[in-house]
Amino acid sequence: MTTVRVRFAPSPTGYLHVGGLRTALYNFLFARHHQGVLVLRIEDTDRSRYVPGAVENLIKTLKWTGITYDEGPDIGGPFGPYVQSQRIELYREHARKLVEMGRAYYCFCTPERLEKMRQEQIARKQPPKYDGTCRRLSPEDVAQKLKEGIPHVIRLKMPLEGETSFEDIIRGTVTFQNALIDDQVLLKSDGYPTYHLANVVDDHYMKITHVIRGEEWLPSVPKHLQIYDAFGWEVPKMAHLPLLLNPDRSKLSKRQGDVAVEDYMAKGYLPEALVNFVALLGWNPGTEQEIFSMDELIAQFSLERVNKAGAVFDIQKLNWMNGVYIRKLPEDRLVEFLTPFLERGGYDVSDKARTRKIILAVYKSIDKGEDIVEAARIFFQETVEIEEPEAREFLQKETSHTVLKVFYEKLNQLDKLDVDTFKQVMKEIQNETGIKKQDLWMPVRIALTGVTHGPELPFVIDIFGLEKVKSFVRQVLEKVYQESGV
RNA sequence: GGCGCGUUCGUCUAGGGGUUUAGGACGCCGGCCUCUCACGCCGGUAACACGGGUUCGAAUCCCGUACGCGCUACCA
Repeated sequence: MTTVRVRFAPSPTGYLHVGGLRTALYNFLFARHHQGVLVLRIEDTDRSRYVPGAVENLIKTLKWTGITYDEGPDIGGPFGPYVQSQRIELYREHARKLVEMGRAYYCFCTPERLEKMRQEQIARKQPPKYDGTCRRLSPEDVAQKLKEGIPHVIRLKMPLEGETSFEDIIRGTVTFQNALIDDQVLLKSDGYPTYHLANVVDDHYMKITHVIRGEEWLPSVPKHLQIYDAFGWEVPKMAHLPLLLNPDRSKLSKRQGDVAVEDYMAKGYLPEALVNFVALLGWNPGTEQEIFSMDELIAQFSLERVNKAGAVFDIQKLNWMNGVYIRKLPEDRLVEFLTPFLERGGYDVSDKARTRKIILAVYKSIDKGEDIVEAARIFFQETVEIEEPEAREFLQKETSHTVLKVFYEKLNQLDKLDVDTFKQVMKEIQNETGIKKQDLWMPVRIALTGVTHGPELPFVIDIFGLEKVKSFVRQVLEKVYQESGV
């Protein structure tokens, strides 16, 4: 049995699209599942789209996701180079061979003429398609024009009749009428190949056994098949993945949310969670398991279980899943992961022990890293502003005033305030005043945080420390109850 | 417009002729836990696009319609 060889072949647009992430992931899972090889190939044949640093960024992002490859531009391999712009001569040579074999032809039509032709066809409600002018050129004419140095491209000579069928692993038999397929440009006038030529040539020389890519490529397969046939190359198995969709079911795009993996990284999604979530967009093992490690995905993945229909990228489920992963993090990694978000939120994190306590106090309430800025806000306030209506209302209760008054008196008799002491104090207040439960605890919570919700009070007390607690309670007594000199 | 692909709860999906009162997850709603929120736990809500066939029987097979998406570039 031959080794499975698959490839992830993105064009370097500057960032990794989540749809690309899923394509990369499925290729990766398939390769690892079969002890095969994953190749990273950069498809940069469109010079007008060149983005500096895009490849480096792509590699960095891929690394972050945990998707590793065996051959690629940065690590080399036996079938390199792995950047298409470095393989130009190979494509030119093959384009010329196709012409010699009569499977392709030179075309001297100008972009202007083609555009005009297309507009007219659309106006006449005809399918836009190259009209074959240059296909009918005599060899003498071609030789003449070539000699004159007229700019030209090389076009694929599609059969005018018959049909092309192929087996897609995910969709079964797919059939196209040859006559409806355009004479695709294979080699552009700048000498660079189009995707259709480059991908076939590279897949062949890189010994790719399975082409796993997005559904948008399905209609161009017959063109590729022509090239394989012309050279007598073995055709790899094909699997066309369903698209990732916006909530309105259009193709996933910017404008309706984040599409770059880097965006999710920046917002504090964990790579394990993003990978887990994306893996389930279009695939599932048929069990009721939802949380998968990469190893579990590798063990269970199969192309046969990939769905045919597009999947909406549901940020709510991603949020939930990311929260699950955050809550599973070991303490040290949790602190390591969340501290930068606190820092970015403008908080002082220089006291490591305190930062750790804050993180442990709030981590259960967040879904993603950036959420901690809001969740931890109460720990970085210098004064209490009680703006929440429920909180103001609660402080109006007679019992609230009593609790805070007694609490403050007791605080003044202490020289330290730890969790146990705090609990002891609360117990005493309950015994002395008969106030308990919410009426007992909530005034303290509001006095310290300004709101009616938040982490467990003992955590808050411990992180604040005696002086801050005293100060905040005094502020409330003064401001809310107009007590002076308390 | 043409071609292709698709269509099970709002979303991700299980199911592939009788096992289904169509299962799970997210979300939402309710309850428990609890000083509160969150976590956790328990429960509830909610779907086979439509119309014809085939069959004793169809969410499952076939055909049609509708709708959605993709492609229709010297972009990938």
